[in-house]
Amino acid sequence: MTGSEQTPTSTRERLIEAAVRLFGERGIGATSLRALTEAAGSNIAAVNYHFGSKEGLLRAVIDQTMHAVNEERRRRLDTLEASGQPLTLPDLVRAFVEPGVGLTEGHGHRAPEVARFIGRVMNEPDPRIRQIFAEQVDPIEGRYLTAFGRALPELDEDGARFAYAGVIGLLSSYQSGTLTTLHGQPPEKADDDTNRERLVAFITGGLLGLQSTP
Amino acid sequence: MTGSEQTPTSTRERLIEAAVRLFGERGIGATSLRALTEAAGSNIAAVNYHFGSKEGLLRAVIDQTMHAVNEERRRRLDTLEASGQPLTLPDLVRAFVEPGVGLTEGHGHRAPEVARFIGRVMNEPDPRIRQIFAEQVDPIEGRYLTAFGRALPELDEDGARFAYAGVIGLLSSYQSGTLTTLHGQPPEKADDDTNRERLVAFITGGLLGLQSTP
DNA sequence: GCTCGTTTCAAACGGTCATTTTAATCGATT
DNA sequence: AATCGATTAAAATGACCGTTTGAAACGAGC
Repeated sequence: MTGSEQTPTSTRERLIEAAVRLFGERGIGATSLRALTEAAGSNIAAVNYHFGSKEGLLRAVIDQTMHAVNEERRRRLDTLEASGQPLTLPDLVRAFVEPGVGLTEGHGHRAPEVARFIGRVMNEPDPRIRQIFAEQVDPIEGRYLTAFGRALPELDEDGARFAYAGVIGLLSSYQSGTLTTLHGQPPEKADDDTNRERLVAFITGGLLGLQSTP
Repeated sequence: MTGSEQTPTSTRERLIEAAVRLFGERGIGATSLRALTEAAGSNIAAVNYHFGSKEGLLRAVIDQTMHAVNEERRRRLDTLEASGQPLTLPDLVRAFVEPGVGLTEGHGHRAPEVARFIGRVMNEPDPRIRQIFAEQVDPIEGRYLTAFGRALPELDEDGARFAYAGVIGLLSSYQSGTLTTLHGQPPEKADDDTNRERLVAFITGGLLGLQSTP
């Protein structure tokens, strides 16, 4: 309905954009609404007007960013399962990892910011934030958990959970930039494609290694 | 000099103990000095008196906890290199991972708390905290980075950095409890030994996978 | 031109933060 | 017993937090 205007960007949109960027850069707790609304060229009260609270804003941002990822993950898993062939591990890893890393849908040049934001949310300590994230991801997560368990038949249920958590931990480290910017400067070298292949290779290898010595 | 008294615990020690526990539980930024000093049965001003500031306290806690880890990592790497035999990947992974996970030195029954604290610090967003941690870890980190590079000869320098960062990311996720408490309740099953073996297997497999498809 | 719902804004509120100040307490030394 | 440095404690300071308030600005419909 809203039409595809040329970056007129309503206040609401600008708030979400700024939240993605600043939450990803500084962390959620360390980003004040004052800094956020100033970056959005808006007023503090706008957050409460449009989202009710800081948590409401965070929820909206997570909803908006994770929706595309969830949809793409669901689509890919559907495709893999519909093919009839037995699920290969690299394909499954790609189906889960690439939507998070790429985020080709929706966000264009801001895709790296969005990826970093999600990475930050994924390994957030605060249990309330973890809860919000979990609610958004829950349904598709269950499907992948069982898919990983099926692709790694030698693992018991607990092992499969460990495997899945390992995938998430590695993915979140990668997306939050910790992996590619070892605590000095940024890496400069290695383009995104190379790093994505490295990530997939690392995760796939890890899962295989986990299965062979349970 | 201070002798080995029976848990009389000076204020300074109690502050550090409480910091390890609360920083690990809630995250550093989310832990107020008021809550911390109350948990330590002390006064807010004691932090400033003994450590100068909250950052001074954090620095002292990181120093104290990481010192044993660094020493153990250095010792293990020395032993491996002195053996003359070519460095095997699982041994190298164990030499790096187990001191962080186990923390057998010094801290007794509080070892899990310390491990979680370190895990939290390792994937902390705040660049200032990352800097403090980096200073403490830098020297031994360099040795392991080159050791990993040597144990994975097919990787170029950039690939080795990615590998090392992957090890750190996975280890930090594991130690902070994210890996073993998938966002529902704690896992209940699987004792620590099992999980440690899983972690080593996952990391080793990931490194091998990374090497075979660079 | 006026009204009315929507949206923005400046200002203020109550609360908590880290830090500082000032005074009290303790323990050893003389 | 008095003294003095080391330590603890209570209270104040100034800054910043998320949230709320009440009024101004805006735009569409009559």
